[in-house]
Amino acid sequence: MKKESIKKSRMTNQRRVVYEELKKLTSHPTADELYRVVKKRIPKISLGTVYRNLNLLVKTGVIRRLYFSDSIYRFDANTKKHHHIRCIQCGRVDDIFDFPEKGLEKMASNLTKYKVLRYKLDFFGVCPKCIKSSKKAYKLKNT
Amino acid sequence: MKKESIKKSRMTNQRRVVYEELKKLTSHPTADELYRVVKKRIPKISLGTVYRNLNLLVKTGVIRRLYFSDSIYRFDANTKKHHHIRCIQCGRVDDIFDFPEKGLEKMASNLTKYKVLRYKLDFFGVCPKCIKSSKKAYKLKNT
DNA sequence: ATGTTTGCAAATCATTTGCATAGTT
DNA sequence: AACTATGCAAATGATTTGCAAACAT
Repeated sequence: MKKESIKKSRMTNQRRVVYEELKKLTSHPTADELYRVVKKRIPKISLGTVYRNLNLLVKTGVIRRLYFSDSIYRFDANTKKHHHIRCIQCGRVDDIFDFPEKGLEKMASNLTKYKVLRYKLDFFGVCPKCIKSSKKAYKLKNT
Repeated sequence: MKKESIKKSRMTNQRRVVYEELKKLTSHPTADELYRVVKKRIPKISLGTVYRNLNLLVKTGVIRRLYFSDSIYRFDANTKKHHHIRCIQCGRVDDIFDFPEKGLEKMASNLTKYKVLRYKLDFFGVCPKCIKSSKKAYKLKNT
């Protein structure tokens, strides 16, 4: 594999707006959802550009990329350590902040020969809205 | 959405072999990896059939479907409660059994308005082999 | 006999990429 | 000027699906 030359990224309007709009959203949008929002400010932006900028922002650690069982990436501009909970009925994703750290990595270290670096903890349940309406519109396939 | 009629599934040779071979593997194979193995016993089986059977086995709870950041599904015939750890260098996935239960669901319940049903806990690190060889062949894109 | 499953190939869907042009530094 | 980023469309890769034939019950 060839070593890549160092690239210095430039601040374009598209990049700025992609990031700004993602920061405004707490809904953990997919690339396409964000694309629709950004399009309102930059009508001729392309979906490819949104993807490229999201990937660059992920690579530089400015945003996070999430994934759940439907294998569609979601993005989160909040880089503060937190977990997520997903509604198994409507698919929405919410944040869980201040989850008490319980030394999970250390526990895992005791159970494997891996060098444990990090973990991902996602919860699944039913959101308040779906508890009330017991709607089944978006029924997820599985975990 | 129309209510589906009840289907009674039949035990075909393809279905049996897909399940048997998955049970033999502890490597959490992808559909395609399992397909290659099953093909040795049933040379003319199609990849579509492997997918259909895996999905049916998941739906009936006989096997589990795993997913990590590369958005390729992996399958696990072990339905005993356990977690996973993935090597960020070579991509292999290992099991973590007997992880001490710490009432994670209860903790999450205190922090959201969701009805919390379950969680998914994955670890990431470097496997013993990669620690030694410090190989970078399969470098994963990110978490 | 009836309805499910298969193999095949085409379709789908999210994401990536090649290329010529536009934009940033 | 020297490169990076964009828009567009085509390519990719995993997974799903339509259909007629094969198979299980």
